[in-house]
Amino acid sequence: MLPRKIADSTVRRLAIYLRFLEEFQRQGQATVASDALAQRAGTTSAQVRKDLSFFGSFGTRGLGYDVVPLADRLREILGLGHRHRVAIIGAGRLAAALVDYTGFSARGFEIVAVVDRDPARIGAVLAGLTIEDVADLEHVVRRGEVEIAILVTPAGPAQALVDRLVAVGITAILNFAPVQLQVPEGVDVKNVNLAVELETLSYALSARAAT
Amino acid sequence: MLPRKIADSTVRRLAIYLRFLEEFQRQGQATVASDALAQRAGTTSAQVRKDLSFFGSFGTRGLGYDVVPLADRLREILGLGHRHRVAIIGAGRLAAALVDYTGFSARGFEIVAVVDRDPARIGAVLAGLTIEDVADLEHVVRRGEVEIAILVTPAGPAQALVDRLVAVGITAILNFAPVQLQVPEGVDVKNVNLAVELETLSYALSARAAT
DNA sequence: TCCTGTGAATTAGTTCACAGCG
DNA sequence: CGCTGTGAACTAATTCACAGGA
Repeated sequence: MLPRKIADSTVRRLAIYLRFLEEFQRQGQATVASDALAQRAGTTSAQVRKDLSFFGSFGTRGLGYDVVPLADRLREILGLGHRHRVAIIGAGRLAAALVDYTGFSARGFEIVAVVDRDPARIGAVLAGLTIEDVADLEHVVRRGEVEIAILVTPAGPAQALVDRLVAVGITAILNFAPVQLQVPEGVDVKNVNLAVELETLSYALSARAAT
Repeated sequence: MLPRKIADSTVRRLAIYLRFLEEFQRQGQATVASDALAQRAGTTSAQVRKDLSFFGSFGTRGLGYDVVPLADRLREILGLGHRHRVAIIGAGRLAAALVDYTGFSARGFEIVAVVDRDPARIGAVLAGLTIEDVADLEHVVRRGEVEIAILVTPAGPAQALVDRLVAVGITAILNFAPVQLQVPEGVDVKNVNLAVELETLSYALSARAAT
């Protein structure tokens, strides 16, 4: 069904294409050419066609792609056919932003639990969810049938928390802590580091200034 | 001074190396081998040496790198020698999280202004900053001598805001809006899309399940 | 004609492997 | 020795270019 090994960059682009396909759909467009999709997504038409070709051929020569079936197929490829249950580990400001980020629920990610270590936070309510004690992490994950964990803690406790998450069966982690997490084969980690993003912009600024 | 064209992936790793060099420094380590740095950063020693080699040779054969001078040099390369003044466009939850994210100020990024369109938010105080009217964007940028803008608005108004930012001289933008921004030559945009990150995890989950 | 699908060519990025210096 | 610095080899990713179907 799914081909051997797909590059991360390809998967990211598929998610982006899907977003614009849904926009085309809302606008009542029935078909779209690789070129139109490429312009929206900031890439080239050849790239779009190549990305899609890894999964089959969905287009009509001379015409383009049917918007609705292609969007359906991309959702299937990306595993968005069912809602994913997500837990947030750490209940700081970033967690608060994530909990009520509408972009997640709109795309099928449902946040079912938030845990923290700080007794001052435990018991408080965040967007309808009561913050629970991280001591009960295993129970919370099992009860919530959580598939994906979002780690928004300081660097210090991150690895120990990941070890517990892995032990209780989590295989997908979005990590905001600035550490390289060690996980066994079969567990996926995506790192997001906002300071690093700003530092690459800082580099770009000074590289330009030096020219 | 700076070499021709450095890959984005290399710049990101330099920022990560710097983080661990600072940790080594705090621990009183005087020197560090490429191998130790590589382990922390989740890469290989050859990659570390290659990344550094683009900018010169800083190491001592048989010994490794002197922690403090290498950290200094990386800060210089990354343009972190002076503090960068940052404005946040959009004052939602994510903006609130960013404003008091200590990781930014710790690395020399100072948030000097927050603007929003919503009259209900304008005038409110966020981590010591009064939220200003986006109508005054140009004035705010000039007054604050802002170098970097962080865009945390919905997709709709994003492009128009970027046009105004570019017109008033901004050349570095961190974009959280799910659109591909059009900017002229000489302006850098880094996109962060949290939904896309989760979707790549969703893909990984279903790709594994299909095996 | 228009636009897809895809091998081939190209370019970019990573890893290897070893000479050379402390 | 131990570990850096770096050309060369390799692998991955992107772009080209065109045959072929609607």
